[in-house]
Amino acid sequence: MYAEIIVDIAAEAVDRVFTYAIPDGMELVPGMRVTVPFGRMKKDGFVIRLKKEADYDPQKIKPILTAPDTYPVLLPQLMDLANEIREKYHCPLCEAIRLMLPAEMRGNRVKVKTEEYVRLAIPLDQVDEAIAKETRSKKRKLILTLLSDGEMHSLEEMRAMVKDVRPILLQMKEKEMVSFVVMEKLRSPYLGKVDENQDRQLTAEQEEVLSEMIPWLSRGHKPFLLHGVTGSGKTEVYIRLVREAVKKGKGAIILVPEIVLTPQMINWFKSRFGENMAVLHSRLSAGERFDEWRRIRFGNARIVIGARSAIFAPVENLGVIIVDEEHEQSYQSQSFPQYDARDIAISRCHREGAVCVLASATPSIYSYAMARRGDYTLLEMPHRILNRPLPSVQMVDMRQELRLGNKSMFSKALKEKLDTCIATGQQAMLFINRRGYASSVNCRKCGETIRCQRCDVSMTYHSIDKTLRCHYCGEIHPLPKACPSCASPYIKPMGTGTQKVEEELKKMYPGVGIIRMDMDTTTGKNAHFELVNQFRAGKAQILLGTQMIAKGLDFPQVTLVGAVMADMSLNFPDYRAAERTFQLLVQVAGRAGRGEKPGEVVIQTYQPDHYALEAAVRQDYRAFFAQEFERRKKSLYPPFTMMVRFLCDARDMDDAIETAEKIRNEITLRFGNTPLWRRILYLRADEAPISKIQDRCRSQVLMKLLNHPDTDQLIAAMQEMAKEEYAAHVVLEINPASLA
DNA sequence: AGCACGCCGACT
DNA sequence: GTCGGCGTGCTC
Repeated sequence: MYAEIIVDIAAEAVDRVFTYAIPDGMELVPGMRVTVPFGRMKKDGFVIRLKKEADYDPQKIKPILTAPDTYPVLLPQLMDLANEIREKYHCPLCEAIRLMLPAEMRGNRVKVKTEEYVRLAIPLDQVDEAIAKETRSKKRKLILTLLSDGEMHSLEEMRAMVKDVRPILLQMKEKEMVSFVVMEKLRSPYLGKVDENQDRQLTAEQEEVLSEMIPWLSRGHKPFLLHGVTGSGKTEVYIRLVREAVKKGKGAIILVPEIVLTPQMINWFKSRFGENMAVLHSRLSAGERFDEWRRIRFGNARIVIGARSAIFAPVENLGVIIVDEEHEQSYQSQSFPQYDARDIAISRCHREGAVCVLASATPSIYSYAMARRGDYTLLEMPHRILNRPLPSVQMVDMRQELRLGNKSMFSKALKEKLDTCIATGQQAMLFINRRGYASSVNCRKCGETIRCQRCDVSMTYHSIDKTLRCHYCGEIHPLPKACPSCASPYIKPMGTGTQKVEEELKKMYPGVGIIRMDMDTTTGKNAHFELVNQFRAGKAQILLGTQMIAKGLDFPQVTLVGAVMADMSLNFPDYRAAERTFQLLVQVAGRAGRGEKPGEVVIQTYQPDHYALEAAVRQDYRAFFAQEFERRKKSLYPPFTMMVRFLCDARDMDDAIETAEKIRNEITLRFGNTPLWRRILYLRADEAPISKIQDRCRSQVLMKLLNHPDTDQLIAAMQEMAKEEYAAHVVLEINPASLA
């Protein structure tokens, strides 16, 4: 017998199966891991197929060395999915397979923790007799009594009851009274206590969307897009849907953006599904992740909640995949292969006959467009639970404030509402989408902005230690006394960041508890959770922070939310700037009024007429979608086209530019006279918007490609081009998350 | 990925 | 005349 093996080397040259002989007595099935001799190396590989005849010179065929596991690590469905990923993202198959296995599983570094168990070796009906006969040793008597239930007991457990139990047990083993069993011990995170969570009474809307989805759990359906406003009770819908799946003997995957994967969220699910649930996210230790993976693989946990890569969890007989906050950027992988977990979710559900639910209060333009076109089924929950109103939102024109002589960062309206909120003992959240103290430091004489030496960005002032920091390369140096270009002493921090707002608040409300949450205050492993818990426990009245406070958090005591600089993300050089701003503001506003008291929101802006802000104030998703959709159509942006770019970086800008131009010329040359040329709607080589990061000069070839079946040929050809040797380092990005 | 084979410049 | 540069190609 022979086996076709994919060798675990991520290179195109070996991205095909190799035939190996299966040694006598080795039991193999497709999906199993093996070690094989490869050249003069010893490598891991994966069994793709078994076959009777070899189509390769039998003289040269080598035998498989070992099969380290007793089970296939890859489910057949996931092997198919890996093949699809290889095609779609043009990566070697083993690279796709790697996505599906915990890192610990590769390179034989599998460190399985074991635990010893003991059980009776004598027949159960003779145990009473044996206990009665055991008069010489109290300890032996106790041990027999403990084991008389016929179950296995861990040595750990025995040790707690009987001192120095191990030697005694060894004696008993000699006499064949007990036997030892060594079992894998699974390290499980979050074994601490879980709060009791009661099921809530469902609203009519929740009942309605559930009744649309539940019938399809055992046969699959096109994807559902669940558009539910903030506070409409999406989480409760997830829980009920998953429970229905479990009732039908099915498994479930719930994808959540990393930042939302708080203990609170895990608690909600753990308290409903207990040991049947596994959690996968980046903060787990290697061992924990491996153990969670195995609990899933062996069917001990049929429900998985996790971040992006949990989409590859080895859940068998899948009933449903839920993608929470589906508009989040974090579902797109930034490393190769650059897969999108939403696409994988849809494909996996289609393949395995499961229901796919994409859910958000602010769906991505892409998904909503798909739903309108009928490719997804749109389900809506336009009201909050318990008939709670959406928060009332007020927009403040900060230009007007300035005209009225208010130079502070807080408008009169926001200040007054904050005063009331503090005075009445309630909680407020303030959102500023920039960390640090000031976004730049400018010279008032020559007008220069202090820039990072290694990056093409202005440096941010941090008041904590009076330093200038570059948020791209991490460079830190002290605030200079004079302007570096004209030596004038009149340099001034400009713009507003979280630290400045914090300072201002401390002056305004001395003695009031304020928590600042941004990248600088959440460096420790649990800092994020601790700050959240402190605020929930009422240890502070104001929580201020960057986007990380905008999402998924549920603080019933918050009645006021302020967006201090709502248009900050609006002027980014990215076609999604409006979409991101709208999403962020609606999500932030949604943090208000989640408890019994209604919420108020103040949005401060210098661009009150912008459609993204107008729609955010009304929390009118459809109005925003309609305008944004038209704009994208007119300007040929996704979802009407694909944005594709070669990103080139080199020490010298000349090399970077030369490379970009060479690539652009090559594209013109190769496709100029072919039918594919019509798929390229825009083609331009120039400097990247951020022309230097960490001393690497950046250029780009930016393209808009028409969505068309044969565009894939273009992309495949470009993938090849990106692998060529150039004066600069080159990567090809398809619809990149950032166009910086 | 690793490693051998192979064809052209400066040295014992 | 040999030693060694790393370009090309193979690994079941």
